[in-house]
This record gives sequence, C-alpha cells and structure tokens, in this order.
Amino acid sequence: MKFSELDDNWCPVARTLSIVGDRWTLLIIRDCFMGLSKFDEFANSTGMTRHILAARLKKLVEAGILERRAYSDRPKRYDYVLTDKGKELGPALTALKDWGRRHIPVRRTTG
Amino acid sequence: MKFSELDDNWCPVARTLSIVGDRWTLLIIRDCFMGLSKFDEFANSTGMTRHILAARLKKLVEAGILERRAYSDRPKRYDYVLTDKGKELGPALTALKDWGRRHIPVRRTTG
DNA sequence: CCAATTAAATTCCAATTTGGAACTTCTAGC
DNA sequence: GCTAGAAGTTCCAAATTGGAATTTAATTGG
Repeated sequence: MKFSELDDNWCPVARTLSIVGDRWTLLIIRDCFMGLSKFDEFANSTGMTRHILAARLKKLVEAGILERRAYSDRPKRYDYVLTDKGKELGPALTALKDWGRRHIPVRRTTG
Repeated sequence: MKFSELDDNWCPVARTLSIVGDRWTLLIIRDCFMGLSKFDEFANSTGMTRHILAARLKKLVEAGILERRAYSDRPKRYDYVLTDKGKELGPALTALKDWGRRHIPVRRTTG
C-alpha cells in the first residue's frame, strides 16, 4: 500500500500523517511558527532542496495549512503564512519538541 | 542535505523527526499504543510492506523506542513493545490525532 | 518420515521519490 | 546593458519504496 492512500484512513493519526508525515513538511511548519515565511528562508533553515520545498509548499497550500500570499506586486513575490488550521498544529509540534529535548541530546561540541 | 543528517540538529523538533519523521514510523508506534506487538499485526494494520516494516522496527529498537522481546522460546518468536522512552511519544500522537479528527473528515461512505 | 502451517523476516527488481546543481523569469538599480 | 535578488523549475543520478516470492525455524497431523 502506498503512503498517499492513507488520506482516507479510519485513523485520524494516519490521516494527519498523510499530509504532514513526510520527511520535511513539519520542519516547514516549524519555521512558520518561528516567523519565517519566504521560500529562501525555508530552504536555508531546513537544508532541504528547493525542488522538494516547492512541492511541499504546494501541498501545504492545497491542504489549507499555509496560505500563499503576494507580498509584492512588482516584481511579483509570494510568501507563505499559517492559516488557522495550520496554527492548530502547534500542540503537535510542541509535543515533538519536548520529546526531542528530553530524549535526544545534541552530540555536537560547541567549542 | 539529506534528511538523515538532522539527527544532530540544534532543533529538537528536527532531531525527533530524524527518528520518527518518515512516512510510516509513527503508525507503528500508534499500533503499539493500541496493544499490537507482532510483525504481522503491524503489517496488516498499517498496510506497509514487510520490507519497510522490518527496517523501521530495527531502527526503532536501535533508537530505544521499542524493545524486541522473545515471547516464545521454541519456536523462537519475537514481538515489539514500547519502552518508557517510546511511551513518552503519547502526547505527540494525541496531538496529531486531535488535529486529524478536527481537520480531516473521512470521505468514505459507510453504507 | 513427509507435507502443511505459522511467524518473522529477507531477497529481488521495477517504480517512485529525493538530492544537487544549474537554469529561468521578472524587476530594480547602476 | 549588466548585475543582483527572489521564487521557483528543469534535468539527471542516486536512494528509497512497493510488491511478490522466497527463506528459516519449529510444530502439527498423518
């Protein structure tokens, strides 16, 4: 079975993951909560390729989680902001953050 | 940048997702919370291929989220149960479940 | 002994997805 | 005209995934 077929699953967790359960999507949403909104900001912050970023942004807009907004008319420039639906993913991100903080310490030496 | 390189990221959300942020892993953990523990139970419940399931279970054991336990000696049979670390993912699953229930209704007709 | 069954994987290969770098479009400023 | 900035798009190789069949190990029934 393909992952994309989970969007109509009986389980609400599966339905949620069919939208945000891939490898990068929740990091874009995290960035939005941190106030980022532009394509290049997401690309630099997450480290994902522009290629995949473009695909994910389109999917998030279609899902009603982000809104694509023209912030400049000439030249035409767009950025992305959370909708109310998107903002309600806050508790899920908080839970994932708390778990990471508690259970996966950073190995990197800061010196 | 490859997704797997996020395991040492400054952001605890990214570190968490480097373990559970792929397409199927959280569904395995959901199944564990529902009391499933056997290989075939996971395969049937999630619809994922045995191939990928085996890889994910191994990764979850290595991450200390599941424990591989011999539940029968002869024949040797193993199942998988949540560790304390794994159980602490409960709040994240709950948040994802709540969001799905609220925002992604099931389309399927039940008749 | 021999075949069938159960459970937990593993193997093989085709199809899909991802990663990386370069390229395009539109406009502004010099 | 030339350069720069922002938001993508395109191309191709590499990695991952999906599906079916096969393997391993022991158990039951004849």
